[in-house]
Amino acid sequence: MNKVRRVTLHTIAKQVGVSATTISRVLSGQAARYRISKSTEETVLQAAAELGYLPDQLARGLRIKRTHTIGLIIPDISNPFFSTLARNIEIEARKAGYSIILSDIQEETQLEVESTRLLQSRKVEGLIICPAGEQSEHLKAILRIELPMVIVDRHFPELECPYVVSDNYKGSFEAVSYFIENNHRIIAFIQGRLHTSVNNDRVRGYRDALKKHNIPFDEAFIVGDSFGERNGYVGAKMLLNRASRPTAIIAASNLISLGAMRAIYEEGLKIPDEISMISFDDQPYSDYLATPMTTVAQQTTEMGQIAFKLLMSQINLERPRDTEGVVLSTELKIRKSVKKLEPAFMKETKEETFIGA
Amino acid sequence: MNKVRRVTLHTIAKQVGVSATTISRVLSGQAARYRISKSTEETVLQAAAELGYLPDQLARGLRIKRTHTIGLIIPDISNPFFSTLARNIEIEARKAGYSIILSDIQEETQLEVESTRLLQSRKVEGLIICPAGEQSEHLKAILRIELPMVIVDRHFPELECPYVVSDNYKGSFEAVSYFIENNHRIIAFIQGRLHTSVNNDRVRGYRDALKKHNIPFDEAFIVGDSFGERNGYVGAKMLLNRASRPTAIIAASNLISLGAMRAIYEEGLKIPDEISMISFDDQPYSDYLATPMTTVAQQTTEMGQIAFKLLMSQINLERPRDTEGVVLSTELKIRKSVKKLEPAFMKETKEETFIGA
DNA sequence: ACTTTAAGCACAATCGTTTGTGCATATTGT
DNA sequence: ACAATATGCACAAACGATTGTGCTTAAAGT
Repeated sequence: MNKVRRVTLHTIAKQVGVSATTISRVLSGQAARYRISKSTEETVLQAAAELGYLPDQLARGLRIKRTHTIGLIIPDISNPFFSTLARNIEIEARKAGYSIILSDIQEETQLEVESTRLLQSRKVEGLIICPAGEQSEHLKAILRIELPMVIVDRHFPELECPYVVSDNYKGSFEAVSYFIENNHRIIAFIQGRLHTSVNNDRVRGYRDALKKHNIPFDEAFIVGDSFGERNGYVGAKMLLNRASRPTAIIAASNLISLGAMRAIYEEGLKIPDEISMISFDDQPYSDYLATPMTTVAQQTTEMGQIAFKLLMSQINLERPRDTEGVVLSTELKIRKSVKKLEPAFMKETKEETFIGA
Repeated sequence: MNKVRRVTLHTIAKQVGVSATTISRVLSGQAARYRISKSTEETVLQAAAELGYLPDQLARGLRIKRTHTIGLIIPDISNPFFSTLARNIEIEARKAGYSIILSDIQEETQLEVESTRLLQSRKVEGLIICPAGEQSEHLKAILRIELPMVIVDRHFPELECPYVVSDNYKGSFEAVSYFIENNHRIIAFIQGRLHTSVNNDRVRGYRDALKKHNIPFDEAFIVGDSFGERNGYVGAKMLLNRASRPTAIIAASNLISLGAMRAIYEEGLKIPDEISMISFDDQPYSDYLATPMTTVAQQTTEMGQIAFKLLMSQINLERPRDTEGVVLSTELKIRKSVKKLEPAFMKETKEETFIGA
């Protein structure tokens, strides 16, 4: 315990010989407004500096009903996507004089629910949430008490709340189209957590791209159920051991593609010679992988900045909740992980010989 | 602003028809101790649940002088090393009922100093700090006010404060020795931020490994001054364009090696054929790089857990500050980025021909 | 029947800041 | 010289929870 000698307004007051009120007013720059004399002001400032006074933000927050604190709820801070997001939110927050209480909910909605309550209890002025699951009851509860909130990365149509997401549909559509342009016809999708908007949109983009090019859709080529590495491994393993092996795989996250790569190499396959790949989430290392990975890059920096700004506008302007969301474009970063195949009829014969073997 | 209808102890008190005191005692499980009747207790519990009461942690903290909050100061949360560290600290903290205020100081000591003050102001019960720079005055100030603190990743000998670090000396020594065992003689080191214990220890390990094998030390083969990617790029560029090009490079961080790889590929070189490499900080993707990277792995998970536990022991036991630190062993994860060269005399001739070219 | 003990709860102070108001004293105006 | 205004600051309440103590009524003891 650090009860050495807490310096409060009264400590200074006693030393200077005025009341705590005066100290408070001087330190908050209200000296002039309350006609504190120049000389008193200087003495107070001096004393405060000498004593190393730091205002008690608990007491302050209790009194003025503002904490300059927001809550940040993240499924997994060790995931580079979320950590760069967090970083940019932090930087914006600092500029605005806000602190962040971080809550890593370990991809569990249960912890998410608990966290929202805890953060309310801690009197955050707002919440930035990257929801882990598909539930949104607890989020509705937050809307009800009119606590400012911004949803990031995912989106709930039933929720009247500002959000920032990537254009996952388009990103996915473009990626799959790129496969098709390179004459791929059997394209598998290792998806992430089901029933999330992120996943829905990406799957929809995938299906629509196939449909647009008249490629029959086969449910069997969508596998997986989480954004984690393990799911990528398992999903790829399954796909690679199918009778009709896909020529291309699109992975719904950076972690999934890492797992998929593990499976692919384990099976003795090469990217892109024997299997092509595209991964969501561009990473610094994407360029340096065994095969530089073609990725669907999201604007993580902007996502963080916008999220914070959307939150601030709710907090400051007391503006009626701006229910429309921001959707950020993605960029297909073409590298070397997609092979240009021979036109279709060639593939068919290859396929035949493989099955016949 | 969410002033919908704040539920306080008094709200419940009024509804139930007892005093706020009673509510407080019931909710904190002290009913029996203060002889609150069973029936009152139940009514209170019921009402609290109905109203969705959440205690105001500001008021609570102000009164009881505990916030169940700690401050976490990190140079760059988007760096995977720090983010996995943060994650494990968060998980431990949650178990213990603590929240974390995150402070990303963007590798700037100035922000670190400000953050320590701000966090004090917010009445955190302790601080876990990964210091950005070599200064430690502000940390001494924290020791002086007896605020519990743990230093992670780096270490200041002059600071009587518990710390958790990796055995950077040994990690570096082993890595360089491994180079030497593979007959490398011209080994360069791209170092990180100067005057930090991390860097000092790693450089020392490098020098001692050379010395042990009677390899002359040449100052010119230590380059760099930061743990960032750019420094890795610049450092590698310089090294690769030297008359006597090193056959091996050890990079002091994951970011440095990423930058170095960029430079190496840009120069049209291959790892490990033309240049061998070892990087500090093992990463999930280390296995999947163009050449799987041999790394010096740190025990990040344990580091986080231990850091939090060291902090808790200070907070709870009021134990006299346990000044000794914990040093965690590193592991050399051997992959494919180091080439076994011909014994020394061969290399010399190669070197000659290169220079003569 | 009268004192003693227990049961069941409320009062009021406190944590450190902030803020509306009010009270002296000093200065100015006439 | 006296009223009016300005100057410089202090008082006290409030934010919401906690806690030592004390008060009232009921039960128990003799």
